[in-house]
Amino acid sequence: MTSNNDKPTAIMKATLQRMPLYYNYLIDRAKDGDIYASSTSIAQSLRLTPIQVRKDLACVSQNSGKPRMGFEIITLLKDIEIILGYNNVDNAVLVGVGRLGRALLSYSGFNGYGLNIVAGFDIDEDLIGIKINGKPIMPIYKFSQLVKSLNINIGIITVSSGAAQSVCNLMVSAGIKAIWNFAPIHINIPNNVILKNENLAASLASLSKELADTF
Amino acid sequence: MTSNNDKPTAIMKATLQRMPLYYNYLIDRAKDGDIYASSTSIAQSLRLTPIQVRKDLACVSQNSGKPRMGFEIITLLKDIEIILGYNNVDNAVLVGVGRLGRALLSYSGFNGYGLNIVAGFDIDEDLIGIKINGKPIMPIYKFSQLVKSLNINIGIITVSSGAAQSVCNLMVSAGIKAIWNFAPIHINIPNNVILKNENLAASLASLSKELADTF
DNA sequence: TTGCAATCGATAAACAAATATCGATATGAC
DNA sequence: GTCATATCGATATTTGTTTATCGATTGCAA
Repeated sequence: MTSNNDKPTAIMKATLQRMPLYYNYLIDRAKDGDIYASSTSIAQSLRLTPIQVRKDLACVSQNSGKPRMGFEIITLLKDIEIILGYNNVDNAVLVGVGRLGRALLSYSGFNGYGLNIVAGFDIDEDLIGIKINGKPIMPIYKFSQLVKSLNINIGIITVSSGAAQSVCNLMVSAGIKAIWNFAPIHINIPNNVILKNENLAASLASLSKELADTF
Repeated sequence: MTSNNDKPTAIMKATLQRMPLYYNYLIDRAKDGDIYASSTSIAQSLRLTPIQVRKDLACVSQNSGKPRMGFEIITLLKDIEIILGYNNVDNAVLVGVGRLGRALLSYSGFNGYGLNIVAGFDIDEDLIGIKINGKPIMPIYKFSQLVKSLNINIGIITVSSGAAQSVCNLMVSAGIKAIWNFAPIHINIPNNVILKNENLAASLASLSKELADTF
């Protein structure tokens, strides 16, 4: 322990996955003007159990909750932001300026998490030179140059499945260290690169399946 | 057990979450012309352990693998499709035809999973009457009518955060039973509705945090 | 034909995560 | 001031998940 009130650095994976749910709920409560939120009320709204919520929040909260009152919302939000890295600042680039690519470039919500997609890249010459949400669309051959000059570590793949692996290879060779991949195919990456697959169709399919299994 | 070789219906949640990874990898291998895939090769490519892979596949595979050879890819893919519900057919509607809404309406990849977004809804009168990827954009006041007439169970929320809860309420009152929510806020739903939150900014933030924690 | 190696499946053990219990604390009602 | 209630945190227990072990099977090389 490097500090008297530091929490262990290793938080349970399942707990970490629930943090965004707590975060959004607490933002909601703060907007309602509430000062405290109890594990009972949080659990009720998020369909969890108070025991679960208390355990999770104990992992991330630097302060104790108050018996009978609950946790101080503002303080807890700050603790969660630290755990989730929302105060870190990071830039990313995106390859594949189709509909999804444009949606992501246009989305201003990333800023609230300290993230900024600075440019998009595409092979379609008709797109080169335009700006989407103030972000320039550049040709693929300038990818490495920009990534290196701005020291960007995160790449987003929004090309079609057939092109995803080669885009990944381009990103890796340019020095990208973390890839957010939307193409629903398996991508090979070297060991020193982090890959997060985001398969929207599989997400919807899992909801459909859950619906089928429930009703 | 209703059948001699049925698997238990309850598959571990973690195993289920890894299924799309196996699925995409096996599709890749099938395209390469491979007949068998061993747990060792799958593990290597997906950064898992052979033990883990064998355990996972044992949960879903109706047939045994062959010692020294591995699992038969085509058969395994079929088993995984059943588990993931990829052969089921379902329709969905979407509310909020902004950039993200349009991206989802345009995406043809849903069809490969038996899913079809049949229409989009928006309050912007300039959008009413146009078609995106062959899907009509309709006014909000027609939402209930269409959902009920087509007996649609799945609704997708792609409106901004300020409007998400009321769109959710509209969906619930129209009889929607499962909601895929992209707005990064807490949404209240009744007990008989399934909610899947998809927070793209939080996803990117988690990748950024993982990158920061790694390097 | 034989032996070795690569893999499988079954089962046990270890670890991670969730739940339960209980004592403590603080607040609010009376 | 007292008591009841609602909640917290610590700790123990249970359940879920992962990993390890080992015997069996199969294919391939010699």
